[in-house]
Amino acid sequence: MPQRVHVARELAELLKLLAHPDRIRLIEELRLGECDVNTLARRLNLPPSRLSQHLGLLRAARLVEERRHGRQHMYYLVQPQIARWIADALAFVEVRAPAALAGEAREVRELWS
Amino acid sequence: MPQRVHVARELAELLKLLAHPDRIRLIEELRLGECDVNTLARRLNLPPSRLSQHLGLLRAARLVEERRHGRQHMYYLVQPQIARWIADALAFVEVRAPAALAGEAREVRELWS
DNA sequence: TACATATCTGCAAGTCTTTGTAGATATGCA
DNA sequence: TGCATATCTACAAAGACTTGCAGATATGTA
Repeated sequence: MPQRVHVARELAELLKLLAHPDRIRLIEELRLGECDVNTLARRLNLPPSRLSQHLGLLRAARLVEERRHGRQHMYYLVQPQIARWIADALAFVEVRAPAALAGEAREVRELWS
Repeated sequence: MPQRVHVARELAELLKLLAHPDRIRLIEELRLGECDVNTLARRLNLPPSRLSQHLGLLRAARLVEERRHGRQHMYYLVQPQIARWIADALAFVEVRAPAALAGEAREVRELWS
């Protein structure tokens, strides 16, 4: 029972880290391989400093790691399967969502699979 | 691309809702079937009013539903598979965690599977 | 009806998160 | 070295989340 409390706390921390729209898109963007910060910022349409802050959080939690390539920092998922696991949650979103969103979710699920 | 933003927002909301240690234990407690608020409070060792607040959030998001039985409110998971999906995230916790926690995680994974 | 039990809601205080801005650091090249 | 590019960090304001507490509601029973 106490270990359930402890493990639930760890799980909650992981989920909290993932529970941000930018970070979800970021992880799905990295699902196919590494990418540098500026390119990510352009693709996700976010200011680079903001992206850097998100990356800092994910890095601190060891969800992503960094590799230097010249002056670029290439980021990649330590556990690429996490992208799939997140996309799997679309099943639960689709159920609750109005039909319009459910359609979008299906499209995105294909993009993210 | 815009639907990705929209869907990522929905996903983030779902994850945020799940990203609380009490709510995670609550959902895992419900994985085998319905239960009333007081019993849940006793099992999770939480004040009933706090549990009720958590249940209110999950109810608003339609993750749980309620059935009246006398003066008790029986709660159950609308999509019981979500409990399994959360437990699957233990794989990602185990990797990052020190060995001690990894052991706990494995035990809990058995309890929650 | 009056009471006890079971659960819910509203509110306020404390805490944590997000985000823009400004400036710091690090790298490669002229 | 000096400059441009790429990224990071610090900080403060705004906002969101958590939690205890007090009181509200609803149900069954005497």
